[in-house]
Amino acid sequence: MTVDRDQVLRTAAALLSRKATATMDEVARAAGIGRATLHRHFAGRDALVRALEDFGIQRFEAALDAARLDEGPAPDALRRLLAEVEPAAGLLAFLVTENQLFEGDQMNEGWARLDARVSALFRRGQEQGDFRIDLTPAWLTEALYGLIGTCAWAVQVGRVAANDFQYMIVELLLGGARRSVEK
Amino acid sequence: MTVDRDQVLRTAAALLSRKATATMDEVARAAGIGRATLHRHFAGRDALVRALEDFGIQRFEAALDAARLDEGPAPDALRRLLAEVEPAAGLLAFLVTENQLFEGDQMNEGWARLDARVSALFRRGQEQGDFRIDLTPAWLTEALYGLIGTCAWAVQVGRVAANDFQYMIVELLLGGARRSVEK
DNA sequence: TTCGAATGAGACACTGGCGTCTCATTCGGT
DNA sequence: ACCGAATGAGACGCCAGTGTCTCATTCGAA
Repeated sequence: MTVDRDQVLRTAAALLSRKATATMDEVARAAGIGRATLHRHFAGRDALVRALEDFGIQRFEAALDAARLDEGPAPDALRRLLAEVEPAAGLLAFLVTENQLFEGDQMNEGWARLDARVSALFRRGQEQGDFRIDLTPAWLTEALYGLIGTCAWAVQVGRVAANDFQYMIVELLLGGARRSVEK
Repeated sequence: MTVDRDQVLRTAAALLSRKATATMDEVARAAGIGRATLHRHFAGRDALVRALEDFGIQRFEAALDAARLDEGPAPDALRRLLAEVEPAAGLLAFLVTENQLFEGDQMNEGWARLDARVSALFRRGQEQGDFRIDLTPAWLTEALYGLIGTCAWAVQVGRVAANDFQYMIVELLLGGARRSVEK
């Protein structure tokens, strides 16, 4: 009977990340609860968005910790990161689209901290000779977010198999589409 | 004095693709015109969105034609496509986010046609041995859209240099982030 | 079974944004 | 300089969506 808060947040993230104009009623129905119940758990739309941000940042941070980005070769760390991030892909997609709303250099503090950690991974990869230096860490970071969001949506609409989530992103991000002459 | 319709549409696309909840007044101000004038050119919000879709599809189709996707090696065709698409990146980003609103398998007809052309390019590249076959054409197509949208936004906020737009996308999409052992 | 807590459905007033209108002003061709 | 067309600013009613409330129903632990 009691509402599963986490499940509601995940459903809301999945819906709001593709349809930002979704009604509170639509969010509630998508989560399988009534609008009144949704309001009992989240004071209003703003509160829901804030809870979504907090939850997403918390889950993303946990994924970053679990992936141990500082250990081993950067490409391997990136693979671990994607494995850890997959369950929170919907939340991450919401965070990315939500962060685009901030004006100018203003930015969610928590997000900025996590962003720096991902960027540092790509920088480390460059310094250790594993990643190309002509693609900036900032771009690789943004590209990672973009690909995660894109793939999460592609899986939702059945355009990509759910089991291929990690593989498609990692392989494209690391190796690109071009076929190697050898191997 | 007369309003530049194309410029208004481009500005609106750039704004609405990151902030779907933007007010008609915000759209008008962003375009440097009054709300009344905006309503004189586009009957309402729905009409504006429809005009945006038509304009975006038209520009994207023109880019596809100009890129001659059927000629030469697929990787080169992809480079030409990105060069042609760059001026319409904002419109394309709007189209992609807008198309995510359609429920189920329903889809904008015009968009579906263009989508098929891009997908065919990746398939041709696979058949001719230029692209990897373990990344599906559908995923490569979605990834291309995602990277274009991501990069367009990254340029807007100053995270990527405007001049690097084509290079960053093409290089990441074709070659990936990993540094080749040789070369 | 019993009882308190949680939920769903609906009603209600309120508000932000939309669509339409008017009017004064400005632009640009002649 | 002139005049028609286009624009900007503002006012107005309207409505979908919000936030709050009530009440009947259902869940789940004791």
